[in-house]
Amino acid sequence: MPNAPKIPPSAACLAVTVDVVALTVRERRLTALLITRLLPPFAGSNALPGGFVLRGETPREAALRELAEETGLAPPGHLEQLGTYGPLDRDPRADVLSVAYLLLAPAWNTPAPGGDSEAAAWVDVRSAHGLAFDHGRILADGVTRARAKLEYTALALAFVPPEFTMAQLRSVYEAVWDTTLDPRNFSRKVLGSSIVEATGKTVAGGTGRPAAIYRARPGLDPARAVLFPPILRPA
Amino acid sequence: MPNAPKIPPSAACLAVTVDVVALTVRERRLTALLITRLLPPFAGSNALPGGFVLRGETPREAALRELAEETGLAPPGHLEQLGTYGPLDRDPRADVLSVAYLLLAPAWNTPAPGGDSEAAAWVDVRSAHGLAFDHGRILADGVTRARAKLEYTALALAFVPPEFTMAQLRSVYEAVWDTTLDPRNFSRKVLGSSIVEATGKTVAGGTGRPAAIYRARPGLDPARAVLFPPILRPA
DNA sequence: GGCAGTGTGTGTCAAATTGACAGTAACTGC
DNA sequence: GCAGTTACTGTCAATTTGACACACACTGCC
Repeated sequence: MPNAPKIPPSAACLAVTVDVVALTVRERRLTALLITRLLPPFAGSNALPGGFVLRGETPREAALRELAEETGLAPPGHLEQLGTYGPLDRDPRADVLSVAYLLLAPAWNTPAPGGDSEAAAWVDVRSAHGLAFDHGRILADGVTRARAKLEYTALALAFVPPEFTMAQLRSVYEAVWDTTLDPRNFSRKVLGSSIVEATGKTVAGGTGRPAAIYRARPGLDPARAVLFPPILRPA
Repeated sequence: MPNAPKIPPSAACLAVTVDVVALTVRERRLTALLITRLLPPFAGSNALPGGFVLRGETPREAALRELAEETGLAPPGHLEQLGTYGPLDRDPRADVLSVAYLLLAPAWNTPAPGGDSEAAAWVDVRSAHGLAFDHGRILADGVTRARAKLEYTALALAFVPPEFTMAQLRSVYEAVWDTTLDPRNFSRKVLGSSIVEATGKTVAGGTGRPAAIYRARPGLDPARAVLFPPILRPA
């Protein structure tokens, strides 16, 4: 211990958890990764993946570790902090502070079903009810954040694989905003904002004319790239 | 203690602080409230107001309490969470998790100078350097957040008193974005977005034609009201 | 092979919005 | 009265938006 001043004795000493709102677009629906709790409290309820922050660990590291534990994979996509909740009246065991994270990722392998750990599954955000703790509110906050960020950043790119078609990118907006967009105007807008570039390739095998394949501009960080002018949701 | 499961023993137990980025527009400059630390660590350095979260307290309550202690006033304006920092490598005393808050408020009474507590003063954000801990980064994050939120929400209203002139509201945008805006186009845009209404009163005594006085639309929450179409910063 | 079906890439066009600025109104101070 | 200053009104071209018509390129089915 250092020589100088210590932490004041009236300061709280809190257990800290992380909770992750992991969002993906699957089959044109915005879905969240939920686990079913095996242990109390809230055994049997659905909940956000997450767990306690261990000693010597940052909340971000804990979020990545818990995601890897519960899905068996290092998660792809974009991870950002969503907010901090608690510590009062949210966990019956004790006062627990929870740092929530938001993961936006391309549809990735369905989490290993069952096993001896807690089962994780993708659930349409519109049918996610009755979550444990205050996870319903956290999930709602995450969805709200994602909806807003699509407008003025290039974060939609975090939802698609490195190479994608205009229709894939458009389906991200349509799923997250739960709306429909005109394909031709959408294309004009995206191509005009210089966040993507054509690869020259086209998809084969689908119905209709083969779609051109695009990729994000090299060196572009989807989280920081500002979309100007923004793509605004219809009123 | 309840009967069922406890917190796992490997979980960290962390001291939690709050730090507040309090922003105000004073004399057409965006300024932040900073204190000068009297005690180590970082004695003599400038820092954000804040302190430890006490037992039985939420971080938000702690932020309001610390602001009241350090300025002698219940702060006006809008308080929102900014993010959570740490707990590693930021406080030499121990691992400390810090929840940062962002306060956007009308220019309010200069904090009581000196006294026996730590002196607080408003400092132009552009000349705030060498802050204690990681407060420089937190302040920068707060300013970035404020800049972005002015575009698509009515949060500029949090910076002005309940009744204000168009020039006052415009000076908020100009100070936060560090730019100049055309008064006539600004007026057209704000009046067209139905977030303010005329009081019918005008200011007296100034130079030039008296300005009309406006107020926020009744029942409008500046933090939630979406500005549509947004007021975008000039490129 | 021809033809419907489907989704993709052009282009067009009116309506709305933006950015820039002329001109007028209303006050203060001399 | 007049200059100086700031606030409000209106105009106008350039840009952007939202909504389509239409041509293109493939699949699947006769």
